[in-house]
Amino acid sequence: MANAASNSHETPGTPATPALPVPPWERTRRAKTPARTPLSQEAIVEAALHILETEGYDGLSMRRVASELGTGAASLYAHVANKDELMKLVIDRVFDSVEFPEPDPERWVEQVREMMRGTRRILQAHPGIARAMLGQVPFGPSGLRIVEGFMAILRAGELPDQVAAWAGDVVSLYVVASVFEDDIRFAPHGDTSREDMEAWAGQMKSYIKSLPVTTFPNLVALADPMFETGGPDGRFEFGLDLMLRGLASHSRRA
Amino acid sequence: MANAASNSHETPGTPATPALPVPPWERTRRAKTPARTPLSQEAIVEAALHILETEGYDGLSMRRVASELGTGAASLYAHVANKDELMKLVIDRVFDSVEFPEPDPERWVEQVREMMRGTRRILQAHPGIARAMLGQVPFGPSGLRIVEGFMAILRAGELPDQVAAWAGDVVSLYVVASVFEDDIRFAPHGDTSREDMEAWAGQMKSYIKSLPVTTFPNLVALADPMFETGGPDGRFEFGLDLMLRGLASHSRRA
DNA sequence: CTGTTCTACGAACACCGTTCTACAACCGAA
DNA sequence: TTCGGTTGTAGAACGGTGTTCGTAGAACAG
Repeated sequence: MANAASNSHETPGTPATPALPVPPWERTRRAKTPARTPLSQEAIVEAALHILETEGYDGLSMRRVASELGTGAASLYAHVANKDELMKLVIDRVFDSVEFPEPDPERWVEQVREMMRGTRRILQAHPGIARAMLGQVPFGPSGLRIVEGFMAILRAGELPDQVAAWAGDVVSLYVVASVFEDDIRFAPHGDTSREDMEAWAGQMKSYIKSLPVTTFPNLVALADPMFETGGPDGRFEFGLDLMLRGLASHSRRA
Repeated sequence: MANAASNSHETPGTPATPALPVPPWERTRRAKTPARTPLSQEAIVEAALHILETEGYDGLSMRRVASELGTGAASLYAHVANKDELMKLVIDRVFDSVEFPEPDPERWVEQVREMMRGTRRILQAHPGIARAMLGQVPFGPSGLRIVEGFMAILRAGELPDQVAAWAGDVVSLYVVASVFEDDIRFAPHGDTSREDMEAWAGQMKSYIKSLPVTTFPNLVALADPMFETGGPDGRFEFGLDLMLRGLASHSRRA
């Protein structure tokens, strides 16, 4: 993941003595422009992704990316139009690692389920990506690859074209929104430790239970299952299952 | 929706002539310290909501709210802890207008559908609210009222408690995310005119169709239904229906 | 060797949320 | 009526943001 800039094209015009130790009288000059990685778009995306992983969505700024690369913010704009475009590139970069299976008509529902689980896991591994992804049509190179794979599975399930087309959009919207919600709910809260989550759920639960029963009978009655997370993935799995049941009812199979 | 500030508690010390027209000789004094609305929390929320409606999510800043009220940003912090709290208040303010029916066990699915449609309409009428709402537990006074009403309907549908509890969360997440996506996709784009939407869909469609058929067979085949909006609400209705079908399959009724 | 062209990047612009601090207006007690 | 004390107001400032401007320098073409 790191160390991706040592080989490949040197700038064509440099004389053939790049490996020599830097002479002492040039030390100061060299030190001024450090590292000598000529600042490519790929390097910028990589740096942005690294910051996103380590410092979260709010930690990512153009200045922060620049400082990671040992330069100033203005320099980035030679390789990237603006922060929005950088985000799109980062998103597509993350999509590289999303995998999907060969469509199997017998198992299409399970295949969709697993694909969505995998997508969720990857989004969770890169906090903040989900936030940037909402409202973006994922039509970068990797995005297209994924949508194609998704559609293949849905069509293997013999869904009508209109259903398959909309389902791709709607189900992935659910996945992204779901991660985003968790993200934003616990990200400012510091680390997303399980304890914090449990504590938060406990607070909410007891608050609901303290409400007047006469005006909020159902709310009070459901306080427990509402914050019974059922493991951290219970709610997500439930919603996914809801959509898959609905989807299955559209299938022309069996 | 407006006109909600005329009655209720005056400041306790004022004399009993508040309804009299302002005498002419006081006009100038009145004009100097403008409007003489002593900057209440309610006024701040109202101003914020107004800005959100007219200038969108990005147009809303503390300074902007303050200038709307003819004051400086610092003054707001006497009535509101920070922007986050202001947002929560605005959200709950919007929730005031969400309506829901008396639960009818025979029609519970349709009731949920209509309630979600109504919620969507209200969120769409206040662009930016959806953006602020994601990741917030809607437990302000109005929020609680709505969740209670929602839960009442779900329980009328004889759903298991765990299902009802999760469904409330998951379905509203879908509604909010759905509005948010439209919002963010077309808000920077200027006005959300139907023409712009159609034009955008047309562009996307022809881009997809221009892809190599051998590597993206399904994508190319589904390009038409993918951007066949089926009216602007087609996709939303489809996703909602997906969840409702899944939900109905959990019901202990019939 | 001389333009010309492209990249780098410090400085600056116009914002943002928030806090500090001085100031004015009110209010109850003397 | 005067005197503290409390409270709401608001200008200035702090430390951030994305982005643009203009200059300095290196690399390439003629």
